[in-house]
Amino acid sequence: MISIIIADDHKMVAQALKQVIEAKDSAEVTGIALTIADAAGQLEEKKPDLLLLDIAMPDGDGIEALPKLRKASQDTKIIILTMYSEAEVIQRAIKSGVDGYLMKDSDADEILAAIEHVSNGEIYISPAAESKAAALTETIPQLTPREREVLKLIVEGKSSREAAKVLYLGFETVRSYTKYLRQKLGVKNTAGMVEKAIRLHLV
Amino acid sequence: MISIIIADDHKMVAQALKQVIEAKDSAEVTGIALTIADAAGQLEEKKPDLLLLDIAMPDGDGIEALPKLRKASQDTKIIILTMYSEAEVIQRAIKSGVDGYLMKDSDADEILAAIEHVSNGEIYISPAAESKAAALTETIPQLTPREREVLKLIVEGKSSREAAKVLYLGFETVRSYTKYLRQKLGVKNTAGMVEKAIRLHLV
DNA sequence: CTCCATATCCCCCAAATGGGGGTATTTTAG
DNA sequence: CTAAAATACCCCCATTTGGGGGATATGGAG
Repeated sequence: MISIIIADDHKMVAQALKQVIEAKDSAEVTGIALTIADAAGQLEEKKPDLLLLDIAMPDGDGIEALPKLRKASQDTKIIILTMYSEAEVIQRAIKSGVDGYLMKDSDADEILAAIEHVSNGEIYISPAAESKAAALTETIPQLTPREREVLKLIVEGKSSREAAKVLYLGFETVRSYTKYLRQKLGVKNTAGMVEKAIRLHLV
Repeated sequence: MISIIIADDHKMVAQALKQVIEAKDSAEVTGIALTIADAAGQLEEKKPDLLLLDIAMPDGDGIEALPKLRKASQDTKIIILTMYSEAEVIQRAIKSGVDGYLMKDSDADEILAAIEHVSNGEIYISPAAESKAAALTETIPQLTPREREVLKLIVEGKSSREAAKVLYLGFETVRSYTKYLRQKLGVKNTAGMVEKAIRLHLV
């Protein structure tokens, strides 16, 4: 019997998923976590075989939280279960070393297959996700930490001058970063930058 | 027996939902539609008692498609089932005259309750959704069609001049619209405008 | 040790944006 | 019918952004 924790802030989805999984009697859902923090806590306590993790959680990004979750329970396999189909997001997940990647628009049976595979120590990437990630190899805008900080403030509607103040940087410095950001993201103005940043979940 | 069609592009969610609904034996899911167009077709063909509709669909916005869906099957009750909790989105749905509004982060039992209520001709708005919509009454940025068109192009990274060309408008005219947009959205620059537009799904 | 990425700052100048005023039609709603 | 929206356009001027150059220092990889 495989023990599973589901981390998804959409209670309805999580509960429905639980039914789907338990319908097949080979696995049991021992907990539903609505936040990253909650998931980490439950991992530590229950040490399940598997964690089904959504990326968009109210208290942060699922992929970024991976190291923390790994530490909470070393032997728990982690499958990302999300609706994001952007190649960049998928690549980020795979690079972070998840054991599986599923999309919510794939078939329900696939989750059962993925659970099987991953439990056996294999990596299971949804075929749909895999093709997308392979198609756009090397197209991930690699941002430095500083660039990400600047980007975040710009997305929040700050001007270069305001962002500089917040980060204790020179005005011209911030302008340098936004310049690089535009180049890396392949856009020509702030609007495109904000749009892309949000769409690729870089912030 | 209540017949239901589920329109949700996340197959996994739709199938899981089906199990949840059919577990209680008082309703049956007669179809799953992955697109708006598909949903319209199935409505016309099957004339179900109820439609569970997600807002974000690959071929368009669920709320905007409401008139079309209504026409496809007059007597079918429509419940919006989505993850959006922004007051603006909820108000838009309620104003468009849906029979119910549920959020995916509400409890799975709620869907069964909502189905009951709506089948009896009542309107069912998720308590969580209702409080949000009530709290921010009159805070819905009411945009004109033209403003929405301009906003869309700006979000796509177009400059005022480019947007003007696309819409066959004068440069200064577009600038007027962006000016009004900033005021209506309560932001001071393009970045904030894009962020808010995306977050509130105004585009 | 040298190269390279990162981080920090600077200048110039053209283009775009932001905020404040306007005016004139046309369409819509009371 | 009339008032209010919506549409479309204009001017001015300050600020910001965008694109092109730099410079310097640091810290790690080869």
